[in-house]
Amino acid sequence: MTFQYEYPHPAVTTDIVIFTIHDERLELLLIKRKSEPFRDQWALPGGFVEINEDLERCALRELAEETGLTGIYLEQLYTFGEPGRDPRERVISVAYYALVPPDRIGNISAASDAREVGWFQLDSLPPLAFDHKQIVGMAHRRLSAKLNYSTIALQFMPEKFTLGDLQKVYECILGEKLDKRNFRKRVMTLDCIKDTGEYRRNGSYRPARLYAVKTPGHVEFVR
Amino acid sequence: MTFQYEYPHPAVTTDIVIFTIHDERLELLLIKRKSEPFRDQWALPGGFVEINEDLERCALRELAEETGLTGIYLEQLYTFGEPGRDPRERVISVAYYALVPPDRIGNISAASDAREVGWFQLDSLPPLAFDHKQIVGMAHRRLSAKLNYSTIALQFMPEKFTLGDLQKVYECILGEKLDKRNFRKRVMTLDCIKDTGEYRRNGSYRPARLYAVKTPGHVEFVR
DNA sequence: TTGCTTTAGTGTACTGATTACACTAACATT
DNA sequence: AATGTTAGTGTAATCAGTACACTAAAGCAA
Repeated sequence: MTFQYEYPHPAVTTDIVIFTIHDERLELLLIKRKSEPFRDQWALPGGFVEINEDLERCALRELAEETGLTGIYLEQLYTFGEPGRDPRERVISVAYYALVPPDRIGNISAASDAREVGWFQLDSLPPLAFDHKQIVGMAHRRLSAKLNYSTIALQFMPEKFTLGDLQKVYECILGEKLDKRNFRKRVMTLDCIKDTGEYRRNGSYRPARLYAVKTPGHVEFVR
Repeated sequence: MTFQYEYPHPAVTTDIVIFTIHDERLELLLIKRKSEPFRDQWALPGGFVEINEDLERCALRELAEETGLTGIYLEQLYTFGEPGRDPRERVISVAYYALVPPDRIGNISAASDAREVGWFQLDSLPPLAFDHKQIVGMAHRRLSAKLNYSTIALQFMPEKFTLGDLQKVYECILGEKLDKRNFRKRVMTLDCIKDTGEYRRNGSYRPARLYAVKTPGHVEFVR
């Protein structure tokens, strides 16, 4: 079966940049491509938009199919459409990004279009297919910028976490150490996490209070 | 001649939201559609992406063809792709926006695809074709947000302008009065406009210094 | 049981930025 | 010369952000 048009039509795909934090490093979810072009190379999860499928729904479907991740809150990043960015045909890609807490990264598994799935430290990525390096770069800049005027970092947090955990998340995205007292003061005035009353014992030292996000999945703007 | 594909392909368009300031009001450039669907309704300028044409180039071309505006610095806004947003076929639209100084709004003229071109006050728009009302809403929110952390408002300014002019631009986008002294202090510390040494006489009152943008077309981020 | 180690948790003084606020200057017109 | 209108200027008060150092709590070892 073929589909005919009076004028040439580009193909449209979505690509998804999934960040997480692991071992105090910012990491990225990649898949190894099963088919040409760029067969056996690492790439962002993503794929072709179906003809009656919403863009974000497409991104969620591809993410689930290729990596097993579901129920992620995606944000649109940018649309990449330079002719020639895909050697097959004209492909316009709507890129999305999301942050997932580290307690969800165990669930991933290669499926369908992907030969393999893996997390990579952002500062030591393998060569990427298509213009995906550029997409990742833009996603990282957007993420860093958003840290300063939103509560986006809370999306990285598991159900319960300590203030120390949260501070490390900020530090490894921004790439610099923060002052503990100032950090805590600022977080508390945002009023978006709550004390669970529980503590976490880590080895043989003073236990830390456990906090939880007040409205999970919600990005709020500050200032 | 027809074009065949193994899978159905959506059509891709660009839509362009052009803002200007006129009579201390934020205005928007619209065209009256010459053809179906939404024939004779007002809509954003825009049109189909050619198969070997970059997205931004497409937006610039459509803008020039439909309104005569050229040499505008566009910024990508968002990509709208909900199935059903165009009654003809699946159409995904990459929206751009830009700000033009009021001394350029005389140059516009209906052409090719457009029956008529006009500027409309943002708070009294006619009914718009497609989902263009939604696109305009997002563009306005983006513009307001950017005022606070960039020098984007300078793009509205003509070659020479007074500090009073600039303040009125801020006031009509933000929808509130600003303190004159604080406004001037802040603008001057941004160091992005220069004194031309000239003055503008307006009627019979004290003449105002004329300033010019230091690096026209450049959006800088502040803070 | 005491002391050691390590992480958790807390307050204050200083600095810079933002806000509120009112008068004088310059010009044209009468 | 007086009037009307817009242009242009400074300071004090408040708020936000930064720098900075000690005490608390737990497990473990002696």
